[in-house]
Amino acid sequence: MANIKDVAKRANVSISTVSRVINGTANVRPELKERVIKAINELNYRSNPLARGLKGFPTRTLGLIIPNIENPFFPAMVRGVQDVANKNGYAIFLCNTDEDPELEEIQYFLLLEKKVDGLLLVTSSMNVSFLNKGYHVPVVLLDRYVENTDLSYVVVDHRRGMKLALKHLESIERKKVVFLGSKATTSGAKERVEAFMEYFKGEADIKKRIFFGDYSEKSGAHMTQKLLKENIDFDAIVCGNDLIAFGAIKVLEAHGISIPDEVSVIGYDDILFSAYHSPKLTTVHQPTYELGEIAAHLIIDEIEKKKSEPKHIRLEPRLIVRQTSVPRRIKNVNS
Amino acid sequence: MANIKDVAKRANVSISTVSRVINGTANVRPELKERVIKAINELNYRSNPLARGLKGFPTRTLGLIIPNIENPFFPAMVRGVQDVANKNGYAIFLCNTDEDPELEEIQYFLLLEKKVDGLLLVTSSMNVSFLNKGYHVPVVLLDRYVENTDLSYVVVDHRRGMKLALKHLESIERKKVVFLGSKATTSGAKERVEAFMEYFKGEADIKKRIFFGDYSEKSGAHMTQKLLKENIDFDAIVCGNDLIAFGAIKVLEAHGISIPDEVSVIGYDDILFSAYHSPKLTTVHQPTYELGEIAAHLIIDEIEKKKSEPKHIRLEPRLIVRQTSVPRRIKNVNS
DNA sequence: TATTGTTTTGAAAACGTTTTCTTGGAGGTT
DNA sequence: AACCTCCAAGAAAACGTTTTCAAAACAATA
Repeated sequence: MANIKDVAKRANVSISTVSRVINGTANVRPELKERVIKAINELNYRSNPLARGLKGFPTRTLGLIIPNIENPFFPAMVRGVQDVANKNGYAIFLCNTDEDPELEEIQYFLLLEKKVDGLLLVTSSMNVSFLNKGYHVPVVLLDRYVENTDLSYVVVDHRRGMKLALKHLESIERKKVVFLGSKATTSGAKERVEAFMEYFKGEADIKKRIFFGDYSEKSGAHMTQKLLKENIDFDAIVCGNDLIAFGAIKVLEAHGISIPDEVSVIGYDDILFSAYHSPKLTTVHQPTYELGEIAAHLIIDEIEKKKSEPKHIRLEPRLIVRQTSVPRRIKNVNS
Repeated sequence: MANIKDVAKRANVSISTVSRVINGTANVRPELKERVIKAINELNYRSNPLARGLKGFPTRTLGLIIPNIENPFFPAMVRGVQDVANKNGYAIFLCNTDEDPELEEIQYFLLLEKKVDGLLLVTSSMNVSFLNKGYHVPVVLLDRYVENTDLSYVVVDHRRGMKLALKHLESIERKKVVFLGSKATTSGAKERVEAFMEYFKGEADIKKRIFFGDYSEKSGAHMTQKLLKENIDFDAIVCGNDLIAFGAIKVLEAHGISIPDEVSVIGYDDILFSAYHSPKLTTVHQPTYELGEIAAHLIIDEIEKKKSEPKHIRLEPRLIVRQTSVPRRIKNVNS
């Protein structure tokens, strides 16, 4: 690969001159300029960004770490990030952690090594202390926050989201609700469980009506099987996300349990496919795209304006009622 | 940020010694070694990968360029890539092009600049000549190939996939088939259209029964509206992918056209949600995960063994019959 | 003890840039 | 003609590493 020296030699100028032409950082005689440009083209020269980066130049790239690319919630969010990033001349590099905090830390350092100008993190752990090791780079948390941080973040108010779902169930007279969620290892999951428990505070068997898995339809199916085996009396399921709901509905139907007549099901996220699902899924809508947009704005501001007071933004979810939740009509399954 | 010099000073050794300790490239007296390690920890030192990269070291990272992260087909493929990459100690950086060849080129150079060891490319153009500009790095094409290339690629035989779908339609006596696909700007799209035209070679109005959009459910809906407006006589739709099918079904249903009784619909890809869709979608299954796996193996081999003869791998699709395709029962829509 | 061989260490070159510093010359002013 | 100013261009330093090379310390052998 040709380097700047080769170009200089071919154009019969010094490397400084070549550099100046490339970066337009100073005047150079038109004649020389032309010679340099010609040489660059002939040699197919591209400046080595590592050498350049060594000098501490910004790279106009952003890192984005997400837990699971296979959950459509995240691609929708990525879209929001990417749209404003591109509009501002930033490219983004996406990393996937599989909800593994260890992998998360590795990806973080990897992105750091690639000299991204800033980093957006959907964390899978509640402890992001690794952010203080290594080089310093602006970081904004996305979708999930951690306690006592001076990082900016933008999240959704999941206590409110859960309450919306439960109130709706109450309004259609579903009283025996179970929760199928993910282990409370993130702020979002924690908020949802806590809001659920808060809502049914008085009831004795509440803990038995909570199941933990992960955010996949596989896990949803698995939890539902467990639920059915345990002979619990229920007439509604509220899920930690839509994929869990998909899995739950599949198993319920396989057992001949009719939805929504016997059991109402409510999802969470409102991914695109929830509206196409059979039956169409009642769910708590999150402003996913907006989440990404705002986060991208925050990080870019922080990079360019060097703003330092952290901003904490909390967006509002809303309930979307579709086919999987209706008033009770017949007796519930196990009574 | 501390650099190697700081560490050397604090440990009271030369920078060479520090480097040797870090990389384990030579013996150093245990006592010194300990001092160095202590200094590193105290200063929270991490070696600057740019400076290191300048020396031409491998980074054990792979770039993966995909057209559209919002189409679940790609995340499923990414999973395949990532699983074998991680198993081999490689991390991957994902870039999204929105099917824009220009953006694709930009992302390519960006990844090059980040010094990835190799690159997996799902190209959106049929001309990847930009790969010859700039630094040389091993590249493997994925899901879509280009003509006359000495690059390795792994793709699916879409002529066969399309034929599978059309034969099935023939077997259930659907004779008036329309095709809703994407502009033939990629090998995959091209193969599908061509196979469709080949199949109905004799028929005069064949060109009128082909519609072009992009690979989204929005576009599927749009094409279907156009189709309905044009008063074309049809009893089956075969789609370029599942998302298009989703959009088509939505519009069909909105017009009171019953699926599959009046119109059979066949998708392509078999994304996860096709099995959950209402109604469950008949579709051509692609070995998506495998696609990613194989491509990852190819690129890693190329990087590590420096193999040079390009490999061209073509996987077989298969038909999955679900609810959206059944034998004809009633008269078709517009006759 | 002198000689050789081996191991550990430091100095310095190299990677490919950008940038500061210096120089040489052109142009203008007295 | 002498001086100053200004500008273009090259030389060299700097960025943070790795690595080659040379020196030094030590052990082993004769």
